[in-house]
Amino acid sequence: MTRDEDASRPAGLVYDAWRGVLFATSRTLQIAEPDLIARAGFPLTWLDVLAQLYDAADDGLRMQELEQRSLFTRSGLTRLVDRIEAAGLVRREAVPGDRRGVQVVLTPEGRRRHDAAFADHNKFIEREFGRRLTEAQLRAVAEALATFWHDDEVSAEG
Amino acid sequence: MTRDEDASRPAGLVYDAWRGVLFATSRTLQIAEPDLIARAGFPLTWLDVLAQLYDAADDGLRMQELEQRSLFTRSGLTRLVDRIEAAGLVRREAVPGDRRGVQVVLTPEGRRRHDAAFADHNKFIEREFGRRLTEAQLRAVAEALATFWHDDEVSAEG
DNA sequence: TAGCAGTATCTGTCACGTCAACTATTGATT
DNA sequence: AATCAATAGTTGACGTGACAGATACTGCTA
Repeated sequence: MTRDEDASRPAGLVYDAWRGVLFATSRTLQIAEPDLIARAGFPLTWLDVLAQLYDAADDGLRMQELEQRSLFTRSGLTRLVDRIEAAGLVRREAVPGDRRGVQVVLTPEGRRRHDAAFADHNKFIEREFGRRLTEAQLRAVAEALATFWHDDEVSAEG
Repeated sequence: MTRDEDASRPAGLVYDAWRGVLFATSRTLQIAEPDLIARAGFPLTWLDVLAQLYDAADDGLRMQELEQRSLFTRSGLTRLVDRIEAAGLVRREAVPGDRRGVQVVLTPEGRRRHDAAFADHNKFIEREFGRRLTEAQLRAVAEALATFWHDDEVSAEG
């Protein structure tokens, strides 16, 4: 009664897939994070934010938009952006039509640091994550898990 | 110069797979954690520990062994076990031949709570994670990512 | 058996992220 | 124009995990 599943699928299949996903994430992050910090001087959370801003238009993103695109709560983001701003990689600017809001914009320095960090991080992922899977497996994983991003509560923008 | 990869594999393939794994983990945990807390009254970190002890022999595991099997540092585990012990689900016992060490053992209450929580959590994963993938996809993911657990630094015990 | 390197675990201190409550501003209603 | 619900963002208090350093014990060597 403790370890069986609905009989519709082979017992443990879902759990094995989930376990794999969980471990792949943990193990990879566990080495990717120190690597990024050593090379770029900041953690993955910063890179997430910088990358969002990099992909956005030149006038940056509002806190709200950052929140939707990240896995943070709004207050978490406030603090995160505080730190990145203190380091000079982003700047908070007034929003033309709305005095409540804030635009977060990449500084030139921020853009430079992003580029370097992104390239390094990508190489690292290519090497440490990619090396463990064949091309067919990568394709299968990418395709199977794609449903988790362009999806649900990512909500239409604008 | 910013977003291309080694030409040996289609650009972005590794990244797409990695992104998928990352998002699958985050999104699933983001809903599984509150669910577990609501049902079992404790978070996933507790379930991890309880499950390790459940799978171990009756005399439990040493902190050291727990550390190897979990994704925590030793000091993190000390605190985690503190809390679980305070809740009465595990007990620290002396190790017969070594007065430095500690055996962490499941209490009867701990065993009961584990069983219920594990069953609930599994059902939840089956439902929320499993529902998004076909059986073939589950199989592919499980097989592709298996390399991340029976692996490397899991190190032979004893 | 005194000394000492090594091992097992715990504690002080700190950084990060969350929740709930708060401030400021907007826009609709009257 | 005055009111007020809704929206944008920040802040206070707190829980959790990490790192480095402390403490207690073991087992080898002299």
